[in-house]
Amino acid sequence: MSTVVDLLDDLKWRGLFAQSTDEKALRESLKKPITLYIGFDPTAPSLHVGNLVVLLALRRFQLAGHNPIALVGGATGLIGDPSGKNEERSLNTTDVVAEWVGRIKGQVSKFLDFDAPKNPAIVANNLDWTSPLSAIEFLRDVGKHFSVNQMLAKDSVASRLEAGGISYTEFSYQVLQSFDFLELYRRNNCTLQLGGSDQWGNIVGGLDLIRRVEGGSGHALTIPLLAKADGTKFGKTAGGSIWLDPQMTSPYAFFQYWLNTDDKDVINFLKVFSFKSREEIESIEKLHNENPGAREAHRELARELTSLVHSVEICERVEAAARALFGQGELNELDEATLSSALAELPRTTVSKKEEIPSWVDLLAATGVVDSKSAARRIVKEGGAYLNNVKVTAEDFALSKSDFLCGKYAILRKGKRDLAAVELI
RNA sequence: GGCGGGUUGCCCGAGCGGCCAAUGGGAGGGGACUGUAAAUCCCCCGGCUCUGCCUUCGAAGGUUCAAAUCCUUCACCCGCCA
Repeated sequence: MSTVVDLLDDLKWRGLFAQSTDEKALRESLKKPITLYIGFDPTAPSLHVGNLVVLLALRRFQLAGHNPIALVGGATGLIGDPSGKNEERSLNTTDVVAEWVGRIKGQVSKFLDFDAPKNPAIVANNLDWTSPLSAIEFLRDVGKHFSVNQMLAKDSVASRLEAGGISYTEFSYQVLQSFDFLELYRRNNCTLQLGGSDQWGNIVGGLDLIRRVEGGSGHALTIPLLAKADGTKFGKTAGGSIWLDPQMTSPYAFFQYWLNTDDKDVINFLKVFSFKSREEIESIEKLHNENPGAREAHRELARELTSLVHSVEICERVEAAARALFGQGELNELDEATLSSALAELPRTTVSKKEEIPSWVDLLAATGVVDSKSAARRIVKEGGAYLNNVKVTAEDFALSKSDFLCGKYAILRKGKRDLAAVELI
């Protein structure tokens, strides 16, 4: 916020610039506020951290004074984008997609400012302009402008033809996305589309359509797919994707995900996800390089994102929980209030005082820290199961009432950092 | 339309009547070392009422004491010829 930084230069520095149409012309057009959009197809009930890369880029544009449109693909989500996919996708029902559209609209809204006096954000749904269109109108008014030769040449299609085929439905996807750009151009004078680098073909298709139909021009800007130092896919863990929805990925797990970032990636991630200035990030980088073990950079990353995606209050809560549970202190020194609020962030199971306490292995499985009882036995045998930070290797171990801290809670741990709670009620 | 090849556990890929829950690699998990990191080394990796039992090798039937392995039909993929 301190000095005025050129938006494109900043994006480049952050590694958020893959490719654009005529960069000089784009740079020139960005001198005045423009309208730009990004599309999100509802392929799941929630966005995940991968989507955050482009969503936050849109936010960067708004902060720089431009007019952002978040497009939720109520129509395109019914079709399926072949980009980056080597297999035909199965279609979701209209009900399901409609519900996902609603949820994603809500999520997207948290990252944009709808009350900005000069450049308020807009959320749009492409179903609004595609559903009134008849098949005949679509083919005559839109389809006529597309050359099948060019469509076939697109990477997304060509690779699929190579890999075994593509349905007419997915083949048509690019036409729909191009039409979206045209409609937003007409309705909102939207002249720039942002997207992941796999969207290049689809975006440029829209520009072609705008030129043919309206004689207008616009720009495309793509963002590299985020790569991790070890080559694995960003945003995935053993348990699956890291979602923005707190029901699907708890804020605690969300915070932990960022905190556990590979040292080699953490500065890069700060650049991509954080709204800190270049100066701030560079000074964090210095700290990090001097003493990576302190994990200051990790903490900054986890804090900023958890606060942004969930809230400052929630972030403070989960951080406090992590501090209590991973701290140097003894667990049985924690007072009940601290313990109870820390454990509230963990996966948990309850045991009635009236019933017999389930076996050690059963409890591990019941909390979900392990997938099955077999897995629980294995973990116990391998010395990876801990009760209140104490390793328990006896398979037939049985908890007694005295194992419950403050008479109420037992903390189960698998490995170094997978925690769960058992509450005695 | 004809002929041939394929479909195996999360992924890739061996197996081609019993010794197969199924070789190997990757991913994943645990331990040691550290920093709730990485690299490295060791171990594990279908489920359960766990010295045994149950369910898995595209789907459904069949042959056999016994099938992932043989036969039949179906579905999908990949080649070659029309």
